[in-house]
Amino acid sequence: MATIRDVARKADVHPSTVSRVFSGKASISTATRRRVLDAADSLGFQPNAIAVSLSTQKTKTIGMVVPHVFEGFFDDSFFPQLMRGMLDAAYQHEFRLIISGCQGHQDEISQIRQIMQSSQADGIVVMSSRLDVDTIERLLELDTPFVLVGHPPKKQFEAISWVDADNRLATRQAIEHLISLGHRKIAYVGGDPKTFTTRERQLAYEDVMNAAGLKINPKWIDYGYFDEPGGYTAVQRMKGLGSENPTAFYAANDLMAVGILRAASELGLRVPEDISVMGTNNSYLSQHTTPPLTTIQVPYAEIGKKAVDLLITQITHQDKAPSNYLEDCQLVVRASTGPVVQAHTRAQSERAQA
Amino acid sequence: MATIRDVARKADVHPSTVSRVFSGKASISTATRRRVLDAADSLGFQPNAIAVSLSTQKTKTIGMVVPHVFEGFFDDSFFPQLMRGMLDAAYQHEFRLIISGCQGHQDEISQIRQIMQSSQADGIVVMSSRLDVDTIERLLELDTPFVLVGHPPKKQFEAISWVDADNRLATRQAIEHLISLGHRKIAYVGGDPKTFTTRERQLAYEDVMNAAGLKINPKWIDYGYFDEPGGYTAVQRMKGLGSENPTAFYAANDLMAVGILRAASELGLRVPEDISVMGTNNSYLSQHTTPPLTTIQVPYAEIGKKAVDLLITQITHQDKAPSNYLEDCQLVVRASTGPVVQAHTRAQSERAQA
DNA sequence: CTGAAAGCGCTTACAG
DNA sequence: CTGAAAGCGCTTACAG
Repeated sequence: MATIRDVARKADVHPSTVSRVFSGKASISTATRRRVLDAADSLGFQPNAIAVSLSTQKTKTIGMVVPHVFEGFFDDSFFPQLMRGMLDAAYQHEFRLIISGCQGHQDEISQIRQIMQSSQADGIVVMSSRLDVDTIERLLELDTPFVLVGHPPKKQFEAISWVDADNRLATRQAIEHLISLGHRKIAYVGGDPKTFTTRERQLAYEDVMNAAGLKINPKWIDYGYFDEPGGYTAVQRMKGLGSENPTAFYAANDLMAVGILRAASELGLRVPEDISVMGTNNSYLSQHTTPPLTTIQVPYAEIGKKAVDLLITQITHQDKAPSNYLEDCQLVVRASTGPVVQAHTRAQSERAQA
Repeated sequence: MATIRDVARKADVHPSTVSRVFSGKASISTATRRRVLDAADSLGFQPNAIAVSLSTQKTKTIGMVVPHVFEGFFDDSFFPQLMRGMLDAAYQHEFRLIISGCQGHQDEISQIRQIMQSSQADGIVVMSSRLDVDTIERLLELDTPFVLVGHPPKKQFEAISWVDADNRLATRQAIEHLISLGHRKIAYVGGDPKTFTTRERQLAYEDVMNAAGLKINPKWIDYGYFDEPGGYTAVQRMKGLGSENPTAFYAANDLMAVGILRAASELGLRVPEDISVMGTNNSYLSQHTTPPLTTIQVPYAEIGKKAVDLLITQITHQDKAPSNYLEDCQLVVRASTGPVVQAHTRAQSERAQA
């Protein structure tokens, strides 16, 4: 590989001149520039990014740590869509992404430390599902730029940068949609109850129910940990409430909604005639279930893009104040939700069918 | 950030001794090692990876270029599963992945060049969908280690390393499954006819049909370019063949199979009673279509893992001969395929239903 | 506009 | 086992 010195020799200038031509931020006579560029061209010269990084203390690289041991992580649309947005933003700023695997939460922090302290990236996008107080404090200790994908757990951390979906608004839209269809007994199936997202959505659910003057049976609240069996089990646990049986289920992601559909089908409940089911994410999958899922479109690609944009401005203008973004979500109505059928009407129609 | 010099001062040794302690490949007295390690610990020292790379000419990083502008690329399970396998292998060897976006095929080559010539990676995994002669030649010109995900187009390139699914075997399994169910008129819906994969699968399709003594109507062969509308359109184009209408469709990915299901439903054809439909990939989606898709499991995670394993041994032992791997695929039988129904039987059953 | 020199933070052959 | 020095390929303040 040709170096700056080879080019200098060929163009008959000092190496520092070659450097100036390539760094772009110095005035060089047109004639010299031409000579240097020609020499570089004929040698196939390209500045060694590693040497530039060592010298400038900048890598033009964003770090990220991915829990490669969780297979389910790669089934959901979250990861690929986030990557798409991150790659898009990085590309526009001529940055690249450096990615490490990790075996779990402890290791995640340790990989982040390794990447940052060994100066392999100028900053890091953290998408841990466990953005707890402890995690944030360790990140702050590193004293390096980072942006969170998700919500920090406490008010006092509002001074750090993060990008999240507007979960409250999303859940609000979902529950209001169900209420507008006449549902009164609505179940909430969250993810991991320890995550901020799950708690926040639950609060929104309770708010909307209260605002509509609807009582919540505590049995209508359950957690499915974001996977298909979790949704399935939640329905199992809620059956047998008699007249308190929910007529609609809202799930915090599409996989759990798919589990709910399966459980409903096993119980002989028709969707949406007997119960309505909603998911969240508008994953590709949700278009192709039976029936297709009403869901909430969560703009993960935009979130990834904004996180990287934010991080890069933070890196390039160190004075930049941290900012927070809540991305709007959108209701996507498909066939899995419908008007509530009154108990006696339902009984009648069943008789008619028989 | 503490440097090797800070540690040396604190431990009262020469910087080169600190370096030796951390590089691990030199004999150091236990006492000295302790002193150095303690000093490093108290300073929070971690070797600067960039400086190490510049000095050793090794980055412990694998490059990869992703076409971030193709949205559909992120809907399929190919990318996330490949990433999972690559991260897994890289993690085990203590390597990281450096990823750049690209806007299309031309740009892909140019990004690969940039990463390699600027010494940001020790080697690269190339997963271009267009592994044509020209592309391969340009890669060879770079004179840097690479491994292909997919098949090189010509025999003369067998001397380079690649990992691919055994597409011939996969298609063979699919078509034989359909034949074993009694189908005789089987349609083949490939991806992009310019890709090697598509041509190879088509050959396998023709082989199996010939071996079974079945004639192929040229109208049964079409290309859906790997997306849902492509599958849908293929069915549209094949209708109206009268007694030559296919009774089974094999599609080269699940998305196209979903398009076929939609077209079938619109034409009032029941699956699998009237026609059988098969996909490829065993994507998460394929479990949840109506009916669930019979498909071929393609081990993308294993392919990604093997590609990185191969690349890393190539990087670490330069003498290593290039190798090729064909990964086995597996038939996954679900409800979208069934025994062929004879025309007169079908007519009878229709009459019976009316 | 251009050159000469010091420095970024490591590694490693050479001595001892 | 340890030190002193040169080098990896750049950048950039300092002169002129």
